[in-house]
Amino acid sequence: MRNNPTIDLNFTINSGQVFLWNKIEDRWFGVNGDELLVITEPFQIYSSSKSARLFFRQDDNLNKILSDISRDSLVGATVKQFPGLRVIRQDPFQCYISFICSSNSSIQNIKNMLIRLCQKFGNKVEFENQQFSTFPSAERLANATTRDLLSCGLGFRAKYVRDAVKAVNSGKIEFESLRKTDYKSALETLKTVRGIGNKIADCILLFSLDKLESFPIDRWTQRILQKYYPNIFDIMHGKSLTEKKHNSLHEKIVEHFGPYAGYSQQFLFKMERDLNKKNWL
DNA sequence: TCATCACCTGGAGA
DNA sequence: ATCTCCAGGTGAT
Repeated sequence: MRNNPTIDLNFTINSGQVFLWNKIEDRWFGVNGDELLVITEPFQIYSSSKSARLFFRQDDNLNKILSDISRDSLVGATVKQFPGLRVIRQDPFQCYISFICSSNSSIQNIKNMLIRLCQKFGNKVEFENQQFSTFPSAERLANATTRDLLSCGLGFRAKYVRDAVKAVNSGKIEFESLRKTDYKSALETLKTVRGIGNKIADCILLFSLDKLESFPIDRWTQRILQKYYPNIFDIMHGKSLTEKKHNSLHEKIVEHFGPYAGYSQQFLFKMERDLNKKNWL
């Protein structure tokens, strides 16, 4: 914990990065891959496994990042509005499957799908006599049939998840090598998996693979860019965001928000969702 | 190359 | 109650 240890769980968990978290009484319980995380106030983190990476990116130089992204005045205001909001570094496989499941769905539905996947295929861990199910590994999900996945409520995403699991088990997708490679090629590699387009790839890269220049562009961020930055990001000539437009838009985004654009996105996204009184978990 | 459209499912609002 | 609409997108025409 290098600087600014303040982490606001309520802001961070309720900012659309994770789906398998619950507040029970005064503690937060969350699933991260095969580990169960329990967080108490004042901030203390318990992990059921020893190998926990720094889940809240405590190794980031937060002062530097926040000061850098605050060059944009709106982002600067949101940094003050949501002190302690963090970008999370979550388990890559869980992140990958979670966001594939997020396609054209709602937070509540996504959460339901993932809970069922955990219950059906995950390991059981016990904490204070309570049972929790962790997120299944790729090896474990290799045995899942399309029928199994449909029974978890995945719908048309079932075939995407099957392909995605195969891609990992065959070595076509290797998270640790993606983590080491540059943003652009990692993005292209992820997009070779059916069911992963720009938005989902960016979420995986930002929330699990340390690509802080990722800036997931969905209906919300599009709305934000149009609403608050109409003359900087003149994206919408036509209706749909084509590949070409997406590329040039992302370039402009990094040019404007800087190398930590992903953090900017997280603050702006949180702001706009709250403004529209959208529910989280 | 670009714009439309269907897609599983379930929760919310009419 | 029953229905319609739509949700943090993507792939196929």
